[in-house]
Amino acid sequence: MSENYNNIIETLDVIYAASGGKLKVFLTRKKDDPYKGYWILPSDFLKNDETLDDKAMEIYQKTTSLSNGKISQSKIFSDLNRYPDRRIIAQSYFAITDERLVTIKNENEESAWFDTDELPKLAYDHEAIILAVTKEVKTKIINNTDDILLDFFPNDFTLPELQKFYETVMGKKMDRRNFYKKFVSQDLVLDTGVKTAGSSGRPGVLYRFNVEKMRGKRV
Amino acid sequence: MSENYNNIIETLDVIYAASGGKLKVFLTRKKDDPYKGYWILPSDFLKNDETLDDKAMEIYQKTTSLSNGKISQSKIFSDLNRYPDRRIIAQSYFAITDERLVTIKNENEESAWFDTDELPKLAYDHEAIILAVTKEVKTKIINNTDDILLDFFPNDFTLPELQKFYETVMGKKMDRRNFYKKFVSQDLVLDTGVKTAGSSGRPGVLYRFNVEKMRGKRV
DNA sequence: ACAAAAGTGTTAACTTTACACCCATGT
DNA sequence: ACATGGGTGTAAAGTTAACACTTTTGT
Repeated sequence: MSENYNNIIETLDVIYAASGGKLKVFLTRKKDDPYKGYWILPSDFLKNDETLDDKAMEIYQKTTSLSNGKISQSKIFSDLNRYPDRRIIAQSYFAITDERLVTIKNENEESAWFDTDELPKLAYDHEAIILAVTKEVKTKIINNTDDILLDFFPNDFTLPELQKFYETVMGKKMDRRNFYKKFVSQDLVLDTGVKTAGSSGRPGVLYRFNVEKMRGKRV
Repeated sequence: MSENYNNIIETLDVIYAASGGKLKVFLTRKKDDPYKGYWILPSDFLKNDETLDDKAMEIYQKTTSLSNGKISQSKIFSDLNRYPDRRIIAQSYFAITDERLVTIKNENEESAWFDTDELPKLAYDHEAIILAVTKEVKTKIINNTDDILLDFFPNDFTLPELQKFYETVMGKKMDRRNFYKKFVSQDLVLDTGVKTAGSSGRPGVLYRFNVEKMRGKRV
């Protein structure tokens, strides 16, 4: 096959977390030109003896220092002018984790979580990539496709926190009493008995998802 | 960049139609070895100056002889042993059309619609590809993501036909009266006044989707 | 007449929506 | 005491679920 058919592919990971009711994404800061100081998604080029899924998992593990996690394919970007020299195809993946599990190591590189509604200056077309992947992830959240809510909230949370997250994702306010009723009366959440403390105002009750009831549940 | 980073990519189209309450897929028969006589998805290799979306649309138009249509990215397949010689990455797309609009031309190649529940012998990993893409499409149907139902039923249909389609996709039977009520009482469908004829049994009423009401509607 | 497929109504359970005041903590 | 944020009830409307018989056509 002629060399016209040789394509360069990079794999990109968009790593999400639900934190403080926000949908956040993990980015690192580019250390050298071009786009020095701009933020980028963790990525790597694909060799022709590697699978994309393996590569995406490798990037995820390297970025988060977590050994386990689920990654899912998202969109592919093949515009001819993504990069200046020659076309490089980007295959995006998304992963979901708990912000508290990721230790940010500032040795060689700077990295941080950003609210998806307040992204910093991003290199290349990474902003467009994040927007596209985020749109897809939001659709999955709204339909709870693949039980994605359990990935976002594997541990304890307060109902106000969950509600803020929903409001962020759906882009609209909801009534607190109705929100509580929906989750509590349908037994979708379990009361852990623990209360939050430290912040101003009345403490909240910590819940956790009732995995049995949530699995396959369209919320 | 070393030649280890040269990847071959093929674009595959999984073309769907809702017909007689079934979810069908369009396949062509392979004319030469290997896998002579087996069925395959329409596909083509990607040159490094072509975008995947353009290539997928080109395949769609060539296959269906339709000039317009919507194609959507689905999964990517990058297993190292998809093909015997070297790894070829497959990017799948799906398209939805009306079976009646596609004229099957039997000049050079044989092609046909197949029920996704009764697939013929397929070449390479095309069966696995169809299964994976179909799973994704079914999830979209159940949630009406991207108003996919309007793509499947752009024209008239009977409620029994729509119900059979749902039953196929969800894998369970539904109550006819409740099904009617859901669509009629919520004004999701409009009575065209026309009745079907020709088949045995009582004629059905032809409906069409109320596009305004269906847009964004989670059914 | 019979077979095949489509049409139709009612009730109970459940879910959603709309709406406003009180409670527990930190300062 | 007051500011902050969390917790809670009720009634009406809408949706879903469970249930069987009748109607229209073709043969």
